[in-house]
Formats: sequence, C-alpha cells, structure tokens
Amino acid sequence: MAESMKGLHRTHRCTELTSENIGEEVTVMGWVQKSRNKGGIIFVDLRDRSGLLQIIFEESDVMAEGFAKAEKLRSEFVVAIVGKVNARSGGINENLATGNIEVRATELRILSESQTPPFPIEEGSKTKEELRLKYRYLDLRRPDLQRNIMLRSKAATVIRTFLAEEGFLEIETPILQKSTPEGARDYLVPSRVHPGNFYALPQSPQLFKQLLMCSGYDRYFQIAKCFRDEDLRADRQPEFTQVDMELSFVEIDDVLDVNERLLNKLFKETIGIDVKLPIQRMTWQEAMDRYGSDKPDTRFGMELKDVSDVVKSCGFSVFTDALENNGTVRGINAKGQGDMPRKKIDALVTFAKGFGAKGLAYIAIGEDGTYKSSFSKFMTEDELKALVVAMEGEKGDLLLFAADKNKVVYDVLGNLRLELARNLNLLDKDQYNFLWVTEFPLFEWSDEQNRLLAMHHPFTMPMEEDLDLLDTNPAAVRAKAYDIVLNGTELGGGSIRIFQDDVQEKMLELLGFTKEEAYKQFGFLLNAFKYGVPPHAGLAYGLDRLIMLMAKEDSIRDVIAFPKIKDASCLMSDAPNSVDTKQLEELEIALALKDKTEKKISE
RNA sequence: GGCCUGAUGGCUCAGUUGGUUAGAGCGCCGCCCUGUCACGGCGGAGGUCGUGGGUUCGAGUCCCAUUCGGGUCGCCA
Repeated sequence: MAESMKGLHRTHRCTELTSENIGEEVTVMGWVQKSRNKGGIIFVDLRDRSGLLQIIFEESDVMAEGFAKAEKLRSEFVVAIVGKVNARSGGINENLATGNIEVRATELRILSESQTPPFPIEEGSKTKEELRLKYRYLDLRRPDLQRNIMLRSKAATVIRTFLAEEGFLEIETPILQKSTPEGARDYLVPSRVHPGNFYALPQSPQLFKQLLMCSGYDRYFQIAKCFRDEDLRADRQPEFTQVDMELSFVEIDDVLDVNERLLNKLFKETIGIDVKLPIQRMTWQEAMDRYGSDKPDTRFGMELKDVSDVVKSCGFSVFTDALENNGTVRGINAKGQGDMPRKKIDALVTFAKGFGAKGLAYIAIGEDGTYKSSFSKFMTEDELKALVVAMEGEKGDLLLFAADKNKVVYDVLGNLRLELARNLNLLDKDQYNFLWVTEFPLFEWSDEQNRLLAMHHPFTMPMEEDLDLLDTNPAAVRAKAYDIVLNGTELGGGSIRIFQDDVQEKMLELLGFTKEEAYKQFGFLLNAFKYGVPPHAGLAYGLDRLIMLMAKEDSIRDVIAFPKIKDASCLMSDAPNSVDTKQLEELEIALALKDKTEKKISE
C-alpha cells in the first residue's frame, strides 16, 4: 500500500549530503536501487537523479514496524526516509560520492511500490535499445541517460544566459507554417477550417527570423524545434532542436566572433573544456581538397593528395580514363599500414564502392621497400616510384587511390579516411577540434532535377567577388556561408543573407522559380525587403548533435528524452497511429492507401 | 527503395558437422544471516529458440518468406 508523504519535506538530494551533514536529521526521497538484507540489519541504496546514498535500517532505530516495512523493499520502490546522517562505521565505499556516510533511518514510508522492471536500471546498460525505448520512462532513470539530459539542460541554460548578455532576444516563431517546396520533405498538418489546405511544421525558423530582422529586433535567438520528414540516422531525428540565431548589421566576422565566444563559454561551463580561440578557418575548397569532406575531422591527418599530374601519362587506363573524363586521381597514405592483410584491403574496396567508387587502387610498401600493388603491371617502375614519392610514401605505408569525377573521388577518399581512422582507433573522443568551413558554393547541380539547387538555402548571399558569375557561371559562385564543424560532425551552419529584393529575385530565378512562383512562395519576405531591411546574418546549431558530442555518445537518441526509431515511430507511445474516421471526415480527408499500409491500419 | 546486421527464460549471452530432458551468469521467488555495498549460504520457479512455411526419420541449427530492431547508401535546401 502506498503511503502518504504528508508532513515530510525532502531536505536533500542523495549526493547533496556530505560528511559536513553528520549528526543532522534529514529527509531523503527516491528510488530503491538495491536492498541488502543481512538479517538483523538492512542496507538500502537510495537513488535520485543526483546519485546514490546508503540507508541503514536497524530495529533499534526504526522500531519493529519500520523494520518490517524495510524488509519488503524491492528495487524501484519509491520511498521517503527520515534519519540521521552518520559517518560509516563499516568500511567506506570508494565508488560512491557519498561512500563515507550513511543515513540511519528512523522513519520509512513506502510512497510507491514497483513491479520488477523489465531490465536492470543501471549505468552502462547492455539491454537492447528496442526494449529500453519501449520503457523509455525506466530507461531515463539510468544514471548515464540522466547525466545526458541534465547536461542538455545545463547547456541550454548557458546558451540562454550568454545570448541574453550579448543582447539577443528570445522570440518564438510559428510551428504551423506554410509549406515550401525547397529542401527537405515537410511534415504536413491538415487545416480543418480550410479543407484541402495544409500547414507545414517548420524545417527551421528561417524566414521568420529574417523578418524579425526587418522588424528591428536586431539580435534574435530561439531554441527551436524543427521537423524534417526524411529517413533517420544515428545522428538524425525527424524532430530535432536547433539553437537558432539571427543578427542585424553584421558581417561574417561578427557572427563567427560571437559564436566562438559562445562555444568557448559553453564548453568551459558544461564539460570543462577549453576551446582555443580563434577557431581555425578553412575554405570549402581547401576542406574538400585536403579531406574530401565539407566537414573534415581534423583530429588526424591522412590528407588527400592530388596525383593527377603524376599519373596523367602512365599506362594505367583506370587513371588516365578518369582524367580524360574531367576527373581526378587522388590518394591517401595510411601510414604504417603496408602490411594490411589482403582481406582487410578488400573490405576497404567494398567500403569505397559503397560511395560510388568503381574500385580502389593501392600500393603497399613493404618494410624492405618493395611494392605490392593492384596495378603495378600497368605501370613502369619509374612511374610507380614517382607516385609513391608524390604520396610521401615510406617503407611500411599503404597508399590508396581513387580515380573518378571529382565529386566521387572526394566522397570515396573522404569516407575511406574516416573508415581507416575508426579501424585504427585514431579518433579520440576527449579531443574537441573545431573548424569553421567558409566560402561554400552557392549552388549545387542536381542531376535528378536537372537544375541548380541552393546548397545552403535560397536566401544566402553570394560573395561580392563572384556576383558577376551569377549570369555567366553560377555553379562557380561562392556564398557567404559558413559551417561550424566539430570532430567531423556538422554542428551548425549559417550565412549572410540576401537583403536586397532584386538579388533575392535573381537568386530565385536561378533556382528555377518564375517571378510569379517566387512571390507565391516567398512573397511576404520579398515584399518585406521593399520596406527597409538591415543587412543581416545568422547561424543555427543542431543542439542534439552538440550535446551528443559533449556527452561522448554515438547517437543523438542518447541525448533526447523521447526519441523516435528508424521508421520515425515511437516505440513507447506507438505514434503515429491511425485516427478515427470522424476526425478524417471533419478534415474532409479521404485515404487512398496502398495495400501494405491498409493492412497495417486495419489491425 | 537498396545493401549489411541482429532476434534463444525477465536481462545479457552460449549452443560444436542437424541428433535424447536447450545451458550459464545476473535478475526473480522462498528460507537463513547485525556491517553489507558485484553481500553471502541453502532451495526453487521460469524458455513452443521472433512468426509462418519447407527440407529431413529428426531443425535453435539448413532453405524460403515475413515481422520487429540497429547500421548505412539514396534522401536530409
């Protein structure tokens, strides 16, 4: 039977008690982690979100009735205990923050009983995530998850405080928005009042924050929920949180500066890490050339080298054909991996093929200086040697080459580099390497849609130097856009915005919008730009990823209280679900389901 | 949508080339124990091996399909 806590007030969390409290009467409340019944004496580890505290029950202190109750305690019972803090007369427990004290109970109330939980509530759980997510409310009791969630709260507080001190205003923007065709797939919300019409959940507060700049709020931020109806990954959820900001009357350096100071303060105050300022900057082109990625992990080297010139007249047609087709040949040097077994190299080849490579050429340099190579028979000894020299290959190294269109080569080697680093354990989670990547291309070409797409978004300002290219060679135009990268993860990104309606119209035109379509989609923004708009810029962080890296987790599910699984459903609540026919009728929505889904619905 | 991978008591796993009553640790239940903290001792319960077919004298094990998870490519302005 559950008892009332009437008349009791919790005085401390478990680990708020220290040896300084010895002799005090305290009231603690929490969950039974573990009960150890020695017969005439019972030890209970009490748990709350602060940690563990040992409670000791003896009949001389709690009376026969209290002792009888204590004997009934099982894991996850919720209890209130009044007692006196004592120094431990037994040995101290070095593993516990409160290991040198214990509370000698004088009163016990069982506030709530518990069934045996379906999996152990403990740190470092080995239980399948599937089960933990089904019982997420129990999973969230585990210390490691509680630490993550508390870290997240702390981080949000530091961010709010910092930005407020810097003159940013926290302003909310609508969740029910207008759907736009650019970018990710929208989550749609049907309108009852306007049958056949839909709101979209925001992919980001982009347009609204720009309008806030038009309205003179000059520095805005928001910790904003965003939604994208795309497939999930370990670091991607359909709903996620952005730390979103926008500033007026600024240039790139202003934005980067305030954000560097934000990151510095954030990492210092949450996890005690010193972020060295200024943060390194690298252009997009340099990042691609050196790391094959626009979000390079700079914790290790193994940089790409362009060897196109070295091999342009060699006898290996894989290389020369690629060069003739406007491609390049580039390589990476896996130092000291020359003795990698054939089987592992084959696995790397398979890995590379997953990123579009037709194959992967390699030279393994033996400790005796001899070459083992997949293409030695197509090259002269001198040609091979020149290639090894170009790659700075030494005895015992493994050189890996990709030859293809630039995009493929970057992608293959960039990912191969990461794969090797993972295999060779080169990634130190205690090291935090920040990097600004700047001067992104304004556009990228879509083969699928046969048109230019905005690489960042359609409101990104081109670099002044490249404005002339908008008419002649738009694909070469660079943008005033920047990403903040941490250990190979894109933490956030932003740009200087277009604030002239004519440039914005031009941009939309290049993206394939007619003027009419542009106004239909973004008219409220384009019109706003006609009434005096300050130069402005912004940046948004993926808060989940940020916390994931700070907590050294591999999945953002570990820093989100109630995450969704791969198919975007919730294992705990079973969302999404089918709805009542009446609800659909109200919305004037009829379903045209394909067989597979229909079956699922009728269940 | 493609590829890879997993599913065996409550949890985590083992299960040899197909061969009797499918094992272990932890947990759980009962009894005992006044200094435990990975408590200890004794005893006990608990599994149609994700599901459905097939091959076979015989399937946890082989084959096919399917469900439910995870990773990844596509996708993610």
